[in-house]
Amino acid sequence: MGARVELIAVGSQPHVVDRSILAASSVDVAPLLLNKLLVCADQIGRIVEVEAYGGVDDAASHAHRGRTERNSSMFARAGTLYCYLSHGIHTCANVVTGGAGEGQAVLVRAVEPVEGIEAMRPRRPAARRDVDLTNGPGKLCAALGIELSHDGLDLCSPRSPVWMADDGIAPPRRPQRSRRIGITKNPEPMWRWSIPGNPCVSRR
DNA sequence: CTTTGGATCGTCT
DNA sequence: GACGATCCAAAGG
Repeated sequence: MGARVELIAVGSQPHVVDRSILAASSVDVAPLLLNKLLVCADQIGRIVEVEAYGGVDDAASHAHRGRTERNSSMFARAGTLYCYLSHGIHTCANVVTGGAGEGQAVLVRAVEPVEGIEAMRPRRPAARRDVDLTNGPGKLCAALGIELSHDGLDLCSPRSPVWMADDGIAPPRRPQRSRRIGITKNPEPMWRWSIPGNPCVSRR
């Protein structure tokens, strides 16, 4: 076993994340998703960076202008996967939170490879180092194999092609907190959380 | 190391 | 017709 693999923390037997913890507001849920596992087929990543997006009141949110065909899964029940195409190129993945119809979601901005890293490398040919495989919202979807067609899946079902697991590793007691990255509207709220010192957090 | 601009296309104005 | 919840290669210091 290589040294790289030994650096990856391993928790207890993973179980699916319960939908009830996702039913609160995205700002409350987001930091709780740190250290949860995002599972796509045989690829698994540990969530190390997230951003909260509010409903219609948050000008930075896709839900700000109400429900459309693109963002309709944002308005589904908590635990739904919302995927969208960014800049015509990259797929990004969100966890829907709050109550159905509210349009709240948490954007997964970075994960740390836990399983299937060999399959991730050819999916991310531009990544020169392993830390570059999944250190961005578009990068992690490419590495894990999350695609636009996965939009609307239930993350709270272990039989879903994409789901979310908990292996007993708690969120950090003191997550790093900052403003959200890459937005121009409503940039002030400190709605980005990451695991302090984790090498897979996206870079500024 | 940092900065800059191009890619690329669905969505909404 | 404009604009991204991004990424990357190239150029410059």
